[in-house]
Amino acid sequence: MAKTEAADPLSRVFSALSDPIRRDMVSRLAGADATVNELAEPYRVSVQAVSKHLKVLEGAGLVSRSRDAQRRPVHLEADVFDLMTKWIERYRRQAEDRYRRLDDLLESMSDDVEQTHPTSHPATGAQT
Amino acid sequence: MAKTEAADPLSRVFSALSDPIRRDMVSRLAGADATVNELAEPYRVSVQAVSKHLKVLEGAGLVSRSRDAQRRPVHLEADVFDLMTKWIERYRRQAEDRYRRLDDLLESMSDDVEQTHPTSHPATGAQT
DNA sequence: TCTGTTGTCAACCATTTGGTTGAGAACAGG
DNA sequence: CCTGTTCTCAACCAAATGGTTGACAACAGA
Repeated sequence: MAKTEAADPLSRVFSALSDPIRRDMVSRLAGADATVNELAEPYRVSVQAVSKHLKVLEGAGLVSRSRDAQRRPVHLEADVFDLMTKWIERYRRQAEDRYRRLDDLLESMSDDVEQTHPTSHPATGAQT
Repeated sequence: MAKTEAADPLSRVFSALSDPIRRDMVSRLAGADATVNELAEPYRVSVQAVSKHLKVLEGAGLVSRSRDAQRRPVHLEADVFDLMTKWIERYRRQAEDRYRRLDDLLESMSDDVEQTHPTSHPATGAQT
């Protein structure tokens, strides 16, 4: 289930980067654009397999392809990283805030005995 | 292919977050710890399915579970986010540097005609 | 025009994934 | 001790994933 074509952008990006080969291709493309054959060379898989991987990366918006005769130079689109970074940062910050709040609570409990309702925050909100 | 158990940590984290339900659970756990039933409540899937999702998140190190009688409170482990963030930042920065270098090149080409071997960088290096 | 290079598409296959149901373990509270 | 709640495990299923091979389109160069 979860058809790749229908999946939301964030899912596609995370999914695309969940494969080591694809991650390695991204890391190499960060250095320089490359053709499919160049990309395929280090791996022990067929060019066709690499072509498929590229289709996944392209579907996630991580990569774009131009034309140069029979070549299809592959180019890294760094912008999409922001999607992930924003998602990650949001929840990391949220989690850290929570730890801070917990620290504060523990702190206040040690030098103050005045806590009437210790855990009354509904908090959360949870929109993906 | 690509057995989840054998996969590298980064692959497991990205893979874990490639599912919308799992991402939503993470976002809710950032607000507060929760039991399996509490986590399952908003979704139209069985508790067993959620249990499986949690196993994936746990396998990725994103989540830990303690005991409280028959409850298994789930707790978000924010540290693992750093793994991803570092990976992402590395290649985003690299890509941005490259654009800057390209800008510099284009700049120098417009007011200087002295380029002897335009594309001599072996560059890349590619370690995931 | 013929040949080699580069890349995609299609069909196929094994494994993984995400879901289901059914059974049962572990515990709390009558 | 019985009952209900919480949760996991096992078996099963359909669809997605990642790989293969074979065919072929598109182009460069001889």
